Amino acid sequence: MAETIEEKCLSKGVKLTEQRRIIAKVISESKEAYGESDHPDVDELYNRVSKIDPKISIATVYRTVKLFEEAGILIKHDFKAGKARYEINDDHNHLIDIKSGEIIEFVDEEIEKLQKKIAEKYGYTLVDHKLELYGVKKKPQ
Amino acid sequence: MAETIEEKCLSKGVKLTEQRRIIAKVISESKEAYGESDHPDVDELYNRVSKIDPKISIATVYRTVKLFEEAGILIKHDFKAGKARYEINDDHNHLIDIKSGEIIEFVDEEIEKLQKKIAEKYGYTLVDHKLELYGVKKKPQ
DNA sequence: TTATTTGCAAACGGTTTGCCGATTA
DNA sequence: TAATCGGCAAACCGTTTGCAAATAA
Repeated sequence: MAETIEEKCLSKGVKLTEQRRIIAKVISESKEAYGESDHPDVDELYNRVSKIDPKISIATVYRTVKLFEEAGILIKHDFKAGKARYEINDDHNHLIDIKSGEIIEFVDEEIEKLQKKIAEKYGYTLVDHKLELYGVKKKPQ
Repeated sequence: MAETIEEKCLSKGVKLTEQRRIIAKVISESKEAYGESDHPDVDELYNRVSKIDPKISIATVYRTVKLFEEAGILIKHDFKAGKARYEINDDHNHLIDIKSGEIIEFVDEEIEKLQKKIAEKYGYTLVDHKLELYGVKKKPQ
């Protein structure tokens, strides 16, 4: 990872508090600690944060996560509406197993280029994109 | 349009009622009646439905729209979380103007193929996909 | 010090649901 | 007729917010 969330906060002028540091830490560590396809929702984030400091309220988690999003540090996903998930903004796509819910991250140069081309075609400059593929695992043959 | 929503209901075994017919009609007509980028949310659907039959409740709109979605007739979008939007399931993508909120629909063979290929690469069969491009209009030069 | 942040609990808003009378196939 | 559906109002649940105390710069 290029820069920690804390460093990004500094460069974006986001004030750091003890709570925000803890929340940032939990988000940064979420993948390593919980496996490859770990995309915790706010409630789960709150659970993990609570183990470090049980006095942090869920309102603070919501506020912090929204703050980080507005600073461009995190991106918000609504894979299935009703529960938002946040992760570090590093611009990959998702392949979601509709049976198990497993989430695979991928990047693809070619698709990236194609998207830019399509936006151009309609007279737009691409500023963001969201690509989610939904699939079922093929039987090994 | 190949098949009306009513026809799709018949072929999928979805029972038709007066209310469902009205809701289907409103959805089918949403584009022609309200301009190219008309993606009404449930509340707006309810408003339009009410003009035809004011006794239909919003609960029925929610139930119907979910029913149609489960039958594969409609797809649900959460362009911005908090308010779902439904439209006829005809497998296009969206280019969203982040300034004006305008929504442009497009299909692209190449990107379609590429998506399938990526799913395959990870051992999956693609069953669905969601692609949203966010852009700003380029100045005419 | 002074603006900002946090915790709490209450409010909010979109969506779902239990009940029961009405309607469909 | 038997099964399903619709209207109403209450419940639900993720998220936001007002307030007063606590904290960062």
